[in-house]
Amino acid sequence: MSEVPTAAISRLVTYLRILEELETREIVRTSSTDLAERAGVSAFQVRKDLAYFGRFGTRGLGYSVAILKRELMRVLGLNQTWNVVIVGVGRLGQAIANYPGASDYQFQYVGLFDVSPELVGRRVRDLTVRHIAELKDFVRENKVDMGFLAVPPERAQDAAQAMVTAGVRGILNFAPVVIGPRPLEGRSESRSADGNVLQDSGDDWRGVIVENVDFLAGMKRLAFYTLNPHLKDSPVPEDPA
Amino acid sequence: MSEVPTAAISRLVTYLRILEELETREIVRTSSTDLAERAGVSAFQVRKDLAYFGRFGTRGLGYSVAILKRELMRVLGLNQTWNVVIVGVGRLGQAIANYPGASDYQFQYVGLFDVSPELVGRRVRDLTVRHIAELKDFVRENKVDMGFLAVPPERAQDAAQAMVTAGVRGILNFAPVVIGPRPLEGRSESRSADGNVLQDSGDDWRGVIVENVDFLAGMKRLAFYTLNPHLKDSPVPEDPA
DNA sequence: CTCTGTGAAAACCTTCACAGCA
DNA sequence: TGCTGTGAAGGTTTTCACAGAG
Repeated sequence: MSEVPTAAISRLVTYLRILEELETREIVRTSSTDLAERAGVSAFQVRKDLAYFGRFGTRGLGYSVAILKRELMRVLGLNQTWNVVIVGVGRLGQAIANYPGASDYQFQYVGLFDVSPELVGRRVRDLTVRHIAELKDFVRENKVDMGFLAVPPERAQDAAQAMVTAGVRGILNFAPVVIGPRPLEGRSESRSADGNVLQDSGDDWRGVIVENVDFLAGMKRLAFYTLNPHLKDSPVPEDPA
Repeated sequence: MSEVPTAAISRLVTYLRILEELETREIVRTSSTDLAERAGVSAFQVRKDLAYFGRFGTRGLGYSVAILKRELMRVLGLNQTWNVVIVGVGRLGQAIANYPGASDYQFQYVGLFDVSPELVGRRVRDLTVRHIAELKDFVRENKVDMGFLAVPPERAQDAAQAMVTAGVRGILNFAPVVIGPRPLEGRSESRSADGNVLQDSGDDWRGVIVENVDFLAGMKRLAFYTLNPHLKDSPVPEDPA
């Protein structure tokens, strides 16, 4: 199903970050070998990853840092504005809201939501925290594109469902649980006989993208690989001559 | 090189989380189909993932929640104590230190480190923040196994190098940069101006495991897939009859 | 001669079908 | 019969070797 490997997208993000660093250092040209070394992958991989999206280099010369950066930003959708809400404004949500770097790419935090009476009404990073009940109207009125989910795990599924119902198209899930269509409790035997009624709310999820950022899972993977280092593919593969 | 797919380890972590939830609900048996549904993968995948590590079920019956949970904890190295330091105690580092769930698995935060005079000496979560200069002695004296890296990106490589030199065996890297052996410099300008030969410390990195938890990268991947939903492999694959 | 772009081969991971045991 | 465990098939990703542009 996937024409472009998922892992390739992660690598593109890394390449872009490297290009930005090169640009701040006023380095104007680079090569697949140079990018590969800095990204910790092979030069083959760099060229293949770029080839999925176009031809950005010059044979014999390499890549223009400015051009490749611009093209990767375009490919990744980072040359447009994204309106973001954060749902869950506890310690983690606040750390996310205040973490520098998001606004570099036109990610704009337009709303913060929580259920806690202690938080609703407070100001965090020049925004007033609203109650989650206001989410639906807010998303529509403010053309919200994506939501960052930073609530405790036991509330994650409901909060995610609220986001989806409100019309959010992408969710960055920080909660250590799998979120998805319907409560995952008992399967729904709903089959539309002919008409298309019984639109189980799960259908709202079609087309919604979920990306997970799970620190507890990362911690556990780290434990495993620390005990079994030979099972980890070496981080810096060999380069060709 | 990897006998066990990397993705399988991530899934084991998910299965374990599901088993814990089943246990709190006093459900004592499960099946590959049930786990698969809750984890958002296929039942084949569940059985294959488990088969990499042993035979934990009973044919015709399924899996005992308690036994499978115990076995997965053992496989993942979560039935032993891990001594952890956090390097970087800004907003993100503090959110990590205070995030619930780490101690459930015998991950013990034994030390917090920073360079900021405003932070060093302060108490965070019953620990006093120390200066990074003390890291090396501390790691040796306290048998530190892993370090969580939550410093700003421009300091990440140096801080990571300090951890490795100190003898940490695993790094959970929250900074949005690639960390690894030596400064990854050496191309554009061979400027290691400040003299000393620094006899490439890169070798210290052998056997050190790095896991990345990169929220900015997740955000960018989300942007990409929101624009290109057809390139995302569907989150809940079909189940067999 | 250099370094990119790419078809083909190899490696890897997932899916499948069914053997095997309760 | 029911569901696990697994060799083999199928599909995807990575690696490779080299054609081709500058």
